[in-house]
Amino acid sequence: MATPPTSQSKPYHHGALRQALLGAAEARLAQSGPDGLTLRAVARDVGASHTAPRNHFDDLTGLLSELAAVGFERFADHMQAAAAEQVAPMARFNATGRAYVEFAVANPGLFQLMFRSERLDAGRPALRDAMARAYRVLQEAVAAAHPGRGDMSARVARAWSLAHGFAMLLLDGRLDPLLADQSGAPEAMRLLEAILAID
Amino acid sequence: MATPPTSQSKPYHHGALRQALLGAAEARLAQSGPDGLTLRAVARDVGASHTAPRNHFDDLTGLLSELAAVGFERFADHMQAAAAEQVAPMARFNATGRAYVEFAVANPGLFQLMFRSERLDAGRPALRDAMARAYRVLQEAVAAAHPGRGDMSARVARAWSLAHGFAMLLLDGRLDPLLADQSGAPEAMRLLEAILAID
DNA sequence: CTCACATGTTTCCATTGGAAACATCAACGA
DNA sequence: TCGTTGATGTTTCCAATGGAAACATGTGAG
Repeated sequence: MATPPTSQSKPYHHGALRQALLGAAEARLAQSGPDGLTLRAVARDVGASHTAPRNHFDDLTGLLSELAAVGFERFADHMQAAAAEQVAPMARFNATGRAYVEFAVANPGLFQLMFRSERLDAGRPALRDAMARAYRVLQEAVAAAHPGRGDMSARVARAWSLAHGFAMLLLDGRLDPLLADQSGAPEAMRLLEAILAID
Repeated sequence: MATPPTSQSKPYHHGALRQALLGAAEARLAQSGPDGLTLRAVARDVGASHTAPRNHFDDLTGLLSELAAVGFERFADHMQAAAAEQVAPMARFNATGRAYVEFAVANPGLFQLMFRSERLDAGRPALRDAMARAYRVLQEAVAAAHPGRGDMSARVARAWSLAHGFAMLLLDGRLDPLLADQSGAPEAMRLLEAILAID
């Protein structure tokens, strides 16, 4: 009764389950939001049993953390690339802030996951490193724009808070009343420009 | 076999289940975080069956939304009270911002729930009204501090983003590296003061 | 070769949110 | 006074989830 290995029989081992799971997880996150991201659903999408992820990530927390790590790497990349297009320190600073918000708008589910610490394990090396890198990108943008003067911690905290708060409120739809309801990202980025123009 | 109504037999009807449930929900939220807040757990805490909440709130979403509404009312109260202690418009503006963060620090679970829109139903009248009131308090603080000049939407968005981002990053522990790890709220508020002092 | 180990699967369990049917009680009208 | 009606609760059932444990299948190193 043993099934002969026909061409259509799936191999017992997937071969690249880890990557497949991360990919499926991100797809689900993008399509169904942070709550549609289920261990079982992701496993199903890949055609694996729901306990298979355990071998690669320990936990649901583990899977989410690794996914968040990927997110932070891309996040850092995006900000770095945006900054690299500018030469003047202040322009680089603003470009970094814009990139912060752009990333959040382009990857809402992923971004929210990245900042939902209760579902993540910040102890995971991949996540820890990726977060540290993203933070460093931010910090450097601030330091370059305001060399030496004043409380640097406060300047970093301020810039970060502004970008982060704007992104969070935007994703949560809280800024909708402020965005002449033409809806969409262009309006949001215009509001951000107006914010940056103050002072 | 019918249990005679002894003095220790619980009455079939609770009498104030709705309030009891909201109270228990908030207690759980405060103690176990947003994930410990379970429909069944809350019902258990109150000594009711797990379907009892359905009569007062429809859903888990309903319960969370009503709780968030309570949160927004208190949030508005707190900011309003803080502003009322000041006379100068700019002082009122800053006091409102401080109150924003203070509330978040004092009620982390509740605050996070209030801004987790995917678990809330913003269509609920109580929530809708409470959110609108809190928003109005913010808006007035901004308008009073910067009468007439400039893009008012941008000023509101900026002040809100700054306060909200700071609060969120703080609750998520993201600012810990910036807070000389003497830990705790006082340090955080000092960082906020430093932010407000810039420019 | 063969055997240890990584990678997967099956099976089981407790917990959760919700639906449906039923129980209790209080208030109002004939 | 007495029903009956609707609000408030309970019991029972169900599907989905995350996880534990035991087992299956390959693969590569000695």
